[in-house]
Amino acid sequence: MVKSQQTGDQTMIKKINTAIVFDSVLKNGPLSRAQISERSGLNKATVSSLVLDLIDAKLVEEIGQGESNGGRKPVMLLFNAQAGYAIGIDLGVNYIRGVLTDLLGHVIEEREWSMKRPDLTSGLKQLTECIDKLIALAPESPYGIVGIGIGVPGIVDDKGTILFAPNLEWGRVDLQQYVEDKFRVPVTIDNEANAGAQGEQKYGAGRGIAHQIYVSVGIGIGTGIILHKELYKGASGFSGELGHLSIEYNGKPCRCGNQGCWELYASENALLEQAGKQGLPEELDELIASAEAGDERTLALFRSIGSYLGAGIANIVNVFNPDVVIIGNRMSKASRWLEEAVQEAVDMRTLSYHRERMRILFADLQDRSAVRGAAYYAINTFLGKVRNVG
Amino acid sequence: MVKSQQTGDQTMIKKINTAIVFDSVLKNGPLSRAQISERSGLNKATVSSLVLDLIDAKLVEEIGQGESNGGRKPVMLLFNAQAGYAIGIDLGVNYIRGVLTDLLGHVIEEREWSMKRPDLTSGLKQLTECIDKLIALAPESPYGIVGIGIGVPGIVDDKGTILFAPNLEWGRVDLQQYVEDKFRVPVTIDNEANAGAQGEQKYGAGRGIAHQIYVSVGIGIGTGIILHKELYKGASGFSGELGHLSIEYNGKPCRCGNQGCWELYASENALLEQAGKQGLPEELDELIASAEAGDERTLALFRSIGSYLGAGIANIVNVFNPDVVIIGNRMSKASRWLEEAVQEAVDMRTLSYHRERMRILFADLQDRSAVRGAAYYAINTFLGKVRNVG
DNA sequence: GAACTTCGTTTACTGCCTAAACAAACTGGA
DNA sequence: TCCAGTTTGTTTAGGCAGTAAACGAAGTTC
Repeated sequence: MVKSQQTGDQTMIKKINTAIVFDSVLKNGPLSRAQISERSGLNKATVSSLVLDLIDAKLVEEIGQGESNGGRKPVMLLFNAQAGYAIGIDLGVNYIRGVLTDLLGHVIEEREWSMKRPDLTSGLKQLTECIDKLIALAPESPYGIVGIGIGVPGIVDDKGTILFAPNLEWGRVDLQQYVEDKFRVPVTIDNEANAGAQGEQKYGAGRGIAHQIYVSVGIGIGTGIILHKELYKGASGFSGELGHLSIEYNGKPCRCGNQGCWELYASENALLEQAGKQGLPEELDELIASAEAGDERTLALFRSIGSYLGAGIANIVNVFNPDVVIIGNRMSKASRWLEEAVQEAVDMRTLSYHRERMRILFADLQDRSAVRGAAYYAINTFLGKVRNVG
Repeated sequence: MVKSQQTGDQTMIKKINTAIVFDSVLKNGPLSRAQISERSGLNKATVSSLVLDLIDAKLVEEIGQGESNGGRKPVMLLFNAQAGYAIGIDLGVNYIRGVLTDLLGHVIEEREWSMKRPDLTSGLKQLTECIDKLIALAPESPYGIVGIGIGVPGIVDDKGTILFAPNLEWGRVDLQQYVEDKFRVPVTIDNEANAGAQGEQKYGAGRGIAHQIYVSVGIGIGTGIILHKELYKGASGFSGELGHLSIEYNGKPCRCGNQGCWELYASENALLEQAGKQGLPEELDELIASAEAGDERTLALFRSIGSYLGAGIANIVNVFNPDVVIIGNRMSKASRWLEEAVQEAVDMRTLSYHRERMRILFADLQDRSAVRGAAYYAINTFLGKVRNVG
């Protein structure tokens, strides 16, 4: 019979304590064995022994002596961020962006390609070519490429299969399996908004914040929900369809079946559609230029979209009571002209209890939230495994 | 320096394994030591030793021999549900309902009192009197009254302070501290909807289901969100104000500051208000009687409210992608006339991916969801402590 | 340069789990 | 009725991880 649960034994203790030591070094920079012992409560002897294992595994390095505190100089330990490299991909509708990062998520190389023919076969071909190019750029290292993370514009299930990608016009694709077969490393596939949420959580505006909602405002509206510092996925593995939260009971019909969906009023598409009706340019960059020039009609349009954006965000705030809401993706470029209207709508529409703590931010990483988040998936998978082997 | 985290040592192993053994017995009814060993993967010797501790602590009992499987007869072990008793209170606007339960949550005694003068001082006085009466009903037991759980109609922070209880017209009350000082046992205070969600999760329609949303439809609409089998509370400890999710961008103004709040269209209040406008009786029970008699106008009114209820639920489904949505509290009495319209609205307004798994249910425990849930808080606090002392 | 600190390792020991042996209790077939 | 085979639960010997305390090495301070 298979063990029905994880029981406590010596191996488990060692894993737990190894993880504690490892995470200390990872998060709190150069530390001596003595400092780790004091911080963690573990005995000095224990720390020494575990550190030895981590050094053997090339995950931690001695980087020389530190300052003395009135006695023998400590030997400082640092996480070896170059023990391996991760690849992050943001698969857009008409572009592929890729990064090569070290194990701390620092970008080593970044590339962007335009997507020539976005049909399935040539799309996949181009994707693997791009990954090949990034792999070729990786320096020599003990663990090599530790994994690949990919953010895609569509709904992905928990096995890494794209179920539905309306703007790519791809059908059901088991992308994780496909890429794993090609490259023989762990692959994580997730929705672009979830990847973006992770990116901002780890490297951007959401660092250190427990409850964060990332709103990706592009062609549609996608969302990544982080609760207790972890990505929340619903029962079937794909929640966060907040773009289809209805804000008008008898509103415009949406292709999803609902009426009055938020993304029909507050996305880039909605903006451009309104612009068209009013005889304004139907291009985001041109509208931004026009706003910059002070055109009153453009400014009013941005304010109106901002109000709708704020109305949806207010709903999100009343539901999740998050610490921050981060607005990302293409629309974050127009933050200057949206900010005020968004804030005003949120202030008006949320309960005062929520408002006190909550802040609205725009993405720190701009259009790189998703690639960075995708790379983080790969790093996290690797480090999770390491912690359980250590 | 205080230990910054839980490190792994022998004590921890023992706690973990004791919890495994204890939970096995708790959840899987009478079990022999041999069966526990096989299920858990723990060695027979280990199980024997841990069971001894649990028997010494009066938490587990030997209930005699079981059926032989061709060898020595096993000694069956059972959780001692009478090792202590818990008290659950549902503090309503004009009533106090209380239960005394054993440690499995079985109701031993149940009482209901009408709330005579709901001002703060006499309200608290009556509350303590009611608790006193329930305590007097508890049989002799090793642990006595292990705790008190109270569900209240208002917003409660994580320290058990009522911040805002509009219908009680109480101000800020540190209820947890007050009751703990009186009775010297652990006290848990939570919102009525959260308590109801817990009640249905443990003893009602949501048993064994990971992601459950409980919608308490009464004077207003409150919600309790259970994700991964645990109550989700947002950043500040009070989320779930889904009653104030807006479903109309330019809808009726709400006292919360927002416009078009769901509870303005789908609560009992909304029902009665509409009934009044149409010259129908302004009492839920009378409307139900009228619906039972087949009155077409009443049926249409229920259908209309059901549609609004469904529209809000559809939003919830698109956001959380839960396994079930449970409609509880007073409006669940009218389930027969709401059900169809709710289901229809949800079917129309949700993404097909979500719809496949998701079911809409009405509360199993009817108006007892909250008391039962409140009692569960007390039980859970006690068992949590037990598991860590083992 | 002597006394005091601090760092990290070595040594002796404790506690918990495990495998294996074992005694007790039961079944079933000859 | 008796004995071989099974199952249960305890006892015994051993391994492994963490701890405390002692210790040597390396610094600092006056």
